[in-house]
Amino acid sequence: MTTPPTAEIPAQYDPAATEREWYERWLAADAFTADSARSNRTGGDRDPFTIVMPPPNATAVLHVGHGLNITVQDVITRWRRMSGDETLWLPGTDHAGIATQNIVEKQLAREGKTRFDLGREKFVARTTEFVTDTGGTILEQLRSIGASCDWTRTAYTLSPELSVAVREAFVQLHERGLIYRGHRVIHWCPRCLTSLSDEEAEHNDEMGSLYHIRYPVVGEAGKWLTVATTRPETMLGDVAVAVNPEDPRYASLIGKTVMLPIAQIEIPIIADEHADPEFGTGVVKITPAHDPNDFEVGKRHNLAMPVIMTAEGTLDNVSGAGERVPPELRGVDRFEARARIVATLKEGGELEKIEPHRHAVRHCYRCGTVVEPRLSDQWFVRMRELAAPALEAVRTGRIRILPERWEAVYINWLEGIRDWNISRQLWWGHRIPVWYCEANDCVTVSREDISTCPKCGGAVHQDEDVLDTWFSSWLWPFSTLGWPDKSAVDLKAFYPTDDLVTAPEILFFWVARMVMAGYAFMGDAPFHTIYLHGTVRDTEHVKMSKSLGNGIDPLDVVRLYGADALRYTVIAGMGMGADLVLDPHDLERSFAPGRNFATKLWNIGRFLLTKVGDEPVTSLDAIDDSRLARADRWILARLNVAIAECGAAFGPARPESRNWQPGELHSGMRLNEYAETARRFVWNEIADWYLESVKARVGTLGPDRDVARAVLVHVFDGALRLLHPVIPFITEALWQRLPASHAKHSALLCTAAWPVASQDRIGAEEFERVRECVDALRAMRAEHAVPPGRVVHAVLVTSAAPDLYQQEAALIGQLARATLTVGGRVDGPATHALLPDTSDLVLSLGGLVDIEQERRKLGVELTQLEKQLSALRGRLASESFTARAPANIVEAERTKERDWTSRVGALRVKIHSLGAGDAS
RNA sequence: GGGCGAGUAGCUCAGCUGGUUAGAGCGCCUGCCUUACACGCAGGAUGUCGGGGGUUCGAAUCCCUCCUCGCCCA
Repeated sequence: MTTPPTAEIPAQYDPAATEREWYERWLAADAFTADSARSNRTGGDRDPFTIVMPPPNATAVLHVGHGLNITVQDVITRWRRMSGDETLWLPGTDHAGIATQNIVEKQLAREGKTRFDLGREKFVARTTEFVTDTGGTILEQLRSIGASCDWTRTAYTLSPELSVAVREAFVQLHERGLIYRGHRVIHWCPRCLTSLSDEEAEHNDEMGSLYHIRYPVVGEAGKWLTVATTRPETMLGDVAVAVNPEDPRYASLIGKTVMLPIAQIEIPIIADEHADPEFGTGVVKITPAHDPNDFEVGKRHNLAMPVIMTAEGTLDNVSGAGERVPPELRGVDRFEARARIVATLKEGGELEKIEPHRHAVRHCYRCGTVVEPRLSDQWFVRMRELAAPALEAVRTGRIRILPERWEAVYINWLEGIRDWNISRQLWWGHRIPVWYCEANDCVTVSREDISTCPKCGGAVHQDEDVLDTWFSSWLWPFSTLGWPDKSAVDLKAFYPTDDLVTAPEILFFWVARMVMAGYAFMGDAPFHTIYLHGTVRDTEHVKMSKSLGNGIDPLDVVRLYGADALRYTVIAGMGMGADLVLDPHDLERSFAPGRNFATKLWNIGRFLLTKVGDEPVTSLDAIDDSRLARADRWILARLNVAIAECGAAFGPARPESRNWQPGELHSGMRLNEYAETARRFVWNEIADWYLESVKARVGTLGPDRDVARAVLVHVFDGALRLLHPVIPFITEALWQRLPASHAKHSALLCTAAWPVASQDRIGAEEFERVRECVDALRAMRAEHAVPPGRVVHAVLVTSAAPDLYQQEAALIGQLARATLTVGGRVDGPATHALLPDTSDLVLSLGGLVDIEQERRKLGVELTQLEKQLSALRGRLASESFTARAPANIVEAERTKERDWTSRVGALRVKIHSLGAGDAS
């Protein structure tokens, strides 16, 4: 590859052109394509590292939440790729049953049609067409933020391959007795016209009312039982009232009957634990078809289960209800019916009171409609048995969850797990592979479509329902790798995967279920690390969403500031598990950290590469240590520190042995710390100090220039490698311009090796003396308002390291705009600073010094130091401290005391030298 | 009602298993267009670490309690 002359580096970084160019070149080089043959599980010599992307909805468009999720995965993926793993980041989309069906139904509604007008087949065809048209959009968008996915393996939950997996999973579970058809009360969305799982029916606390209704006791005139209910509209489905068997208030009434108002039906008073004596009046109405708890009571007492509400949520005598719903209430919406029934009761004197009552109301997670409990037939997965290994996995450290606190939530949920309703009364999705024989009630569960009953040969029809979308996505970590074909090479090479990166909201919906499926179908955990990142919120801390209009379009950010700026900002701004707060009304400020750093990096590169020039550069290895300047030793040591700290922030990529051990369980995945460390190294160490210190050396021809050039290239190469995972585009563009003779061992930075720390050079910390001296001089200049252009003269009185300061005097002077003399004395007005090594820095300032002010300043410093020193001495004098504190702590305190004592002495001498005064 | 978590600089957050004078970014103040960068450079200010109590030689860090705010599950 030819190196473009450094003269051609544009002064202004152009993200759009650079990002497009390099993404295309990465793709052209197949840099993101994993090779299963290289995995050490299939005879290769590399550790595989796999992340399966949480599949966004096929119809989704990128929002900032995806941006965050994708960036996290990409940073980890690029880090592992550079670290030498055979890296697979597998992308894909989810067909999203309810969400997608809703969108197409809305389109139809605009045309004045419903899905029933089209019929199932045409509706599915139309939805398929819609998804085919729009389904690639979000994946396309991911490329513009730099996602290094293996696009050759892109998956889709409704593809033919994954459909086979879904069917296989259903049939296997059925064969193992873990799938059954149940008749019970489930959550029903009257708007989506489908049942929902417990997880899909979200509850929110709402202000409601507790209605106290009198049910007259039959045969005892003037006597009644008062039941308290939040949902009076369901009373027409009541088949009993229950009291607690231990409740003395009602013991004598058990076995008698009450008259159900409005319906005018006699129903029994029964005793059941379900009635809570503490709640309301202690009497509870029993409506088995419209309340899950009442359903259980109904089963225990063998009660009838009349259904008095339609699928659409209107009252009617649907089944077993006789004439319970009077004509005037038939077809009336449930909330309207509530109002009418309450009014009727009031008129009839049967309404005792209405109390305000705060309670949780369940809503459909897709459309927000209040969910209706409804008695129906659904397919369920028996979960307890599946949950056991999933619990064990986290308890034993086979799987870790970060941040740690989510472990408790995960365990809590699995311990109380309930069976999973997987039937959805939709048309869009995997149709349930169950056939019913019309003649003989045979039920056949089959991997293949059938047209006649295998048992009796009769005609069959397939179950009308489809499966919950999550029933396909829980197979994602292995269905995407070829399961159920157990000989699939990808499955062998990449399963189990490594990290799962997602938001906590879908811990139950998806993550926990994937763990269960992993054990159920593959016999092993699907991944060893679950990383749950925060949520993107606006400045009011409201979750960003398109519907609320407070979202940020990541593509806007990319257009304005570049993908690198977007990526760096979200990674640097997000602590472990913490939310990311951005201001949708001020993108410039929100993304300033990334944008500023991206620009700075570009300028550092431009300047550094220009200084280095195009001539061949000697490899650092070929340069004898003795030729290195103090600044060289220092920056090389700082590079080692940066490498070590970045490595520690990323943490181990996988557990040392099969299970995570206590020492490593919660380490790593601190992406913000990684980003901050890399930024500090590049900006505060390379740019602020090393580049400044090296300017003169690279400007002067001679052997030292080559040493400086070698070090410059070496540390910048290391810096670019460290930064590449979070800032892939700029780093690649700059890295490509490093001198051609430099040993890169890779054509692309994105596949170049992650840096390894070298042996620290002797005297690496000596440059700190230079920095301390320069800092002190700059501070003194600022304090005395010395004009920036003016060169000052300074004298350093030192016994600590006279040779060092002598040798570095020119550099110090250059960095602080001063001339520095080591040794000697200063007459006339001067200002002093005491360096950490107690060297006395004296700045001669002529008329600029206010002696009084100088004395005051030093006096304040002395007073503060004396206060701290006396506290320190008190501690050291105390027997309880020296005896009980660990020896190393005591020793450290003693050293500190010596340092501070000499510093106090030096300050006193200085103040004294400034003449008499009251500044002690 | 049960469980979990958070409260540290104006804002967003680091500070894990107790041990220097509590940090970063953004913002703010002062001075600089010092020929890589004003999206920058140099300097600077700002915290009774939510309140109270306790354990300890020593607490932002451990314990108790209260207050405020989130999240999850009934």
